Amino acid sequence: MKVTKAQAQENRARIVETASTLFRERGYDGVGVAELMAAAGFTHGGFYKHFRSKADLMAEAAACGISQTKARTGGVDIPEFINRYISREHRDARGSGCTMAALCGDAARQPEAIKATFAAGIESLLTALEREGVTLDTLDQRKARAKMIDMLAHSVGAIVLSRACPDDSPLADEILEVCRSEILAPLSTSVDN
Amino acid sequence: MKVTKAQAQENRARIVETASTLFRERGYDGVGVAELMAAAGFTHGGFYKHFRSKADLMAEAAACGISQTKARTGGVDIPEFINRYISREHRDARGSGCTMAALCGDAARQPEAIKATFAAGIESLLTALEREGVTLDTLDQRKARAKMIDMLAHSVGAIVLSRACPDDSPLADEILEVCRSEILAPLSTSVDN
DNA sequence: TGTACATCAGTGAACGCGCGTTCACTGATGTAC
DNA sequence: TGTACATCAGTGAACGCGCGTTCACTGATGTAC
Repeated sequence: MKVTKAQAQENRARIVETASTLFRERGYDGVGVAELMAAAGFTHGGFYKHFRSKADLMAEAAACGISQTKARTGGVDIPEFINRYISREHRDARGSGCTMAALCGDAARQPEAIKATFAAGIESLLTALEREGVTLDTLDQRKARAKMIDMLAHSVGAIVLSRACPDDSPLADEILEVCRSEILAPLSTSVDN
Repeated sequence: MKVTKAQAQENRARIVETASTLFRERGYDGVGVAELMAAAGFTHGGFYKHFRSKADLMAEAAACGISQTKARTGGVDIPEFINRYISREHRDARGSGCTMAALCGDAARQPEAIKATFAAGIESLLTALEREGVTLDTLDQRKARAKMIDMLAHSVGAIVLSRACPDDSPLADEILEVCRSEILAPLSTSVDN
């Protein structure tokens, strides 16, 4: 059952996207190659016609996921970004949410190639955020970058810590609410600084 | 080869501590029961004389790890806490570092019992931090709690994001430096607020 | 205090299972003539 | 344009391996008399 070259490319892309979602939901170790291929609509044997190993796919899926987050960030101002990012909706939607928040713990234990993909993804997301950051507060480029790195770490921390709490725990919500308002507070009064 | 009751208790504690370290280093899925028992100086068969399952141990190891972090926080003021927490030393010493930073990504996918342990650990760490937070800034109890939740999420985010970057990556260091100084800056000028 | 017996922490072989990966095979697609 | 052949995406059985867990066994400890 050979398939059109274009079809094969499409199938490959579907595998990467499916993997990106499943990895975010259950972690790199939580999804097997067979399950992943089945979710994409294939049998497991064909996997190695597209990827040299599961680790290779992990790197591609990470790049795919982070670029999704970046795409969704385009043209969104900082307060809006925070409101969307630090929300219960985002916390509860791991599969469609931010790859960094979902997988940075896993990434830390993966080969350097995957960590490099993460670093590149963070850099590219920062570029998008800096653009907004500069206009926000009449900051120069360097300060804007620092603020955006800080804000990203802060936001990731809020989601990650909230997710480690039981689903219905008051603390899980409290973490989100507190962090959201602490980050937003200085922004709305930024004219004073 | 039965063993004294006291000895058995001691052995059990050693298994929990060993597990706590190994899980932080390699994640819950990254360490098997057999390897873990070997690291503690035993064969794997005896594991189930102490724990009902690996998941049970995971919960105990998390509690043990977080209480270690809490113990180390006692009597440390906030700037000192930040300086120690958001450091390359901490980032590179996963096994002896903060359990929340090392495992909250994993915890998010674990059964509620383990998440409950995390939530309880976070609460108890917050209690310790609030005590410092109140004195820091003439804050009332409620504001101190909010500040400490925010600071903890912020700090965890910094470590977690930094660890997702390649070991020698400039970005990994930049994240730590930026977050450290952004968190410390308002503290040193807090008399003005 | 001394003896006989029950307990149970620790051992190491064995269990079924799912994992990542390999492989011979299929058959439609792509290519050479 | 039509025909013959090579390619290779996708299939599904099979591989070795390490996992969490179970189990019969050991022998020092703890207990009952």
